[in-house]
Amino acid sequence: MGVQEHQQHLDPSGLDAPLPTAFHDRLALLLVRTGDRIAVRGSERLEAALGIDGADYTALAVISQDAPRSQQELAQLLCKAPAMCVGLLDALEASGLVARERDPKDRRRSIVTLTAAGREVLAKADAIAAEVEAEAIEGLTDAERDRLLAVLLGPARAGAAAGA
Amino acid sequence: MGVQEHQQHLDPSGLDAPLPTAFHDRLALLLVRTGDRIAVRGSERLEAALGIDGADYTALAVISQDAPRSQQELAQLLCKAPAMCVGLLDALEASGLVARERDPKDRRRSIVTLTAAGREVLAKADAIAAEVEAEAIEGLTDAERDRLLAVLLGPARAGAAAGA
DNA sequence: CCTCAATCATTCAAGATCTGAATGATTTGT
DNA sequence: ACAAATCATTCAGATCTTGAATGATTGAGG
Repeated sequence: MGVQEHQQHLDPSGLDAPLPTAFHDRLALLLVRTGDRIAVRGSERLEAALGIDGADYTALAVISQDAPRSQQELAQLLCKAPAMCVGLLDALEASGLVARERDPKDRRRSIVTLTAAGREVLAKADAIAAEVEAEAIEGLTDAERDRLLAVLLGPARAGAAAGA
Repeated sequence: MGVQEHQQHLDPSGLDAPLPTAFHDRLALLLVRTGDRIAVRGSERLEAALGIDGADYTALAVISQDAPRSQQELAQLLCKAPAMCVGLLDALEASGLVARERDPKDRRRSIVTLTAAGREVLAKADAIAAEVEAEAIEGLTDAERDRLLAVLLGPARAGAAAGA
């Protein structure tokens, strides 16, 4: 899961540490910590239950739903350097969760697709992610959750959502 | 600013990449990406304006407001290994933003405090963080923002907030 | 056709980052 | 006093990322 640079690393052992009071009126810091907590907790549980981590899960979800037409496009969606996707996909392919096939229209590109096993793992991973999400935003009503989702998707997406 | 382990890395160049549609109904992934984006964008701007990064800013805020009584306590609040705080504080001390002094009550510990310059930088950094935050949650009303803050602070904190 | 530039996946080496154990100083409990 | 625990710090090994280089393939132009 990661964006690009720079994530800060949460200490796995420190995940249950008390939140600094400095975060009480600094939403930016709180959002960063929340994202990290979800990433760490999610990776732990995904690893234990399915043998994949958060980055793998993100890749599976994007491959399934965005159907990128090249690894470069996938890399962009994942906010990763193309070189980083190679190892990620090698592992997922070795596990039988994804398949790489050359694009017949442009043999430089490889099109990555989910296998049946990949779809199964994704479905189970989604359930785990939903649990972790629920813990992170415990107390939010369904309507509030949907509102948050729309806002975080950004103005462009908000418009699209309104239209849909 | 990182947590510890496991952050995923956002590609700095990919920050403005389109959000995968796979995130449209996966709030956990969206929250992770949002946190990473705030961390990356925040670090960029803090670096340019003040010469510090997100981790430095987080440390300054925590030192200022939580007044940790040892570097170990600071490390816990930052979700970092104690060893990681050494270099972080060395740099902040060299920049004249923080001061380390031995605790007279327990000379094993060093108490870290903000210098006058540190307080100034923190104030400016807070302004930058507020800008980045505003961009991330653009469209949220003030009431909604406060609600989000309370929820992310967790049930324990929510109770405290209600009491206050 | 044939060449040149661009694009793609991949590899590799260099650099940055993190973790974990080891060290020396200091405190606490017995 | 002594032993065990705690603290800041250092260091080396492991991990992870980046950036340039490579070989294959495509598209454009002449």
